[in-house]
Amino acid sequence: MERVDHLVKVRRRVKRGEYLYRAGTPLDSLFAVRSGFLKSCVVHEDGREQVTAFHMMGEVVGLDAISQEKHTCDTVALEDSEMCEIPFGRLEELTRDIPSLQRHFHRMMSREIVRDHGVMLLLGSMRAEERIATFLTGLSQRFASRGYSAQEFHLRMTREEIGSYLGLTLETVSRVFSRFQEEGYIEVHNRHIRILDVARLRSLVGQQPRE
Amino acid sequence: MERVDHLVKVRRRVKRGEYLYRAGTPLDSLFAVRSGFLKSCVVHEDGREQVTAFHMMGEVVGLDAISQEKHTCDTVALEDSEMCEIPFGRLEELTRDIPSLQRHFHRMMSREIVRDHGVMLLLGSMRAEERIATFLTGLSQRFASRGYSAQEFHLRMTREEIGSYLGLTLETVSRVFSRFQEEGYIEVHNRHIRILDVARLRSLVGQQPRE
DNA sequence: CGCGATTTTGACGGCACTCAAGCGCCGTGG
DNA sequence: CCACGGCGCTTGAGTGCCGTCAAAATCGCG
Repeated sequence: MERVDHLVKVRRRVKRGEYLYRAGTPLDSLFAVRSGFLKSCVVHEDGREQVTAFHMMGEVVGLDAISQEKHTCDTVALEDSEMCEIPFGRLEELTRDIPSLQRHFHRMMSREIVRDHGVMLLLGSMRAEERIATFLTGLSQRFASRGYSAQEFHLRMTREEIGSYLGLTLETVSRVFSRFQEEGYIEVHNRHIRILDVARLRSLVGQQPRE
Repeated sequence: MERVDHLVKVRRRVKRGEYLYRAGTPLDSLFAVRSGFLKSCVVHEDGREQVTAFHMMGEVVGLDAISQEKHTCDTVALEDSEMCEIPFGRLEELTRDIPSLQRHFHRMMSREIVRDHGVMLLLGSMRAEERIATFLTGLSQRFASRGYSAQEFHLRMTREEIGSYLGLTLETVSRVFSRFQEEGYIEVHNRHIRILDVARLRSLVGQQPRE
């Protein structure tokens, strides 16, 4: 454990709007989010961007870079954030000596795959309202499991970034937010969200399958 | 290497239509495709299915199961297939002793993540024609890199399965195939595909961004 | 306080979904 | 060998969800 502590002792601060790393740069380290909020997005050659994930405290970013030893997406801070740098070479060595760390690392990569499959399901088969209901309840849970309120939170990302993540336009995101508010599911004040009726929000998911 | 050979010596045959494993069953082994063709799909609680991947020779399936030590998707043979069974516990042990194997294993998981991000980009930002052009050129490359023809191949999956993978209905898949045929990009006879103009097929991707 | 960025809202249109009918291929059994 | 049935595929007509374009409103930052 002492060795693990030593491994992650280097901190790195990233201000809002700054890149933690860019696609194409070589992989030196993974990063664990210590505080703050970030997004990752893949960029297609024609310039299209797709947000693949939002990251918060406790999550590790950069796993996609292992395959080619270079990053395949941009990761940007959406608010001032603090990261633990984890030199990847050293991590691989350590996992050889510490089976529990190895386990943990493998599970982390696998969890990322499972998460991505969930997003694929969302993008491939849900309507706009379902996507957004899923997004909001998911965020709510993630905040809750970190000790923050599940009912009330602040969105760190723009409507456009939400739209990109969910495969929708920013206008559609905005409209669905308004509709949810009219229905009394949530209260929206700019980026401040209050969830009034989680149960009905959850029940939206799976209501109107698209195919 | 001898120990690795020993690790994967058990073979398992799966006939067309049979499950290699089902979501919820405990993870015992990963499987490498030795021959044949399979699909994996996640199932939402409301019954919706989403094909997350098609697998062919040389690819390893089951990586999603590591996170919870149980499978999170169904994997089904689309034609009679032969698998190498890789007991996961033994694999983890071996990777501790053989750094090159460890490397290889980590890259494999990471590659899966990168692949999934590509699918998310496809599902989140491409129109139907682009998705299908991407799908066809991707399949073509995968066949080519295995020594088969890049121009001519047999689809092992139904239009519905293609549609599920691409977030489209089977009718849309069928219509786009017909349109591509009219345009002279491809020739379609049921599941037999011949690619006539890869260049123009590729150039379709990125033409009409959706957002 | 003023400007740009972000968000909301409206009007409109099109792409892809839905529903439906018909066809073709293939395996099965007489 | 052929008739039959079922599944998969194609094609058409119509519709609706969501994208596009546009403008106004609001926020937040300097």
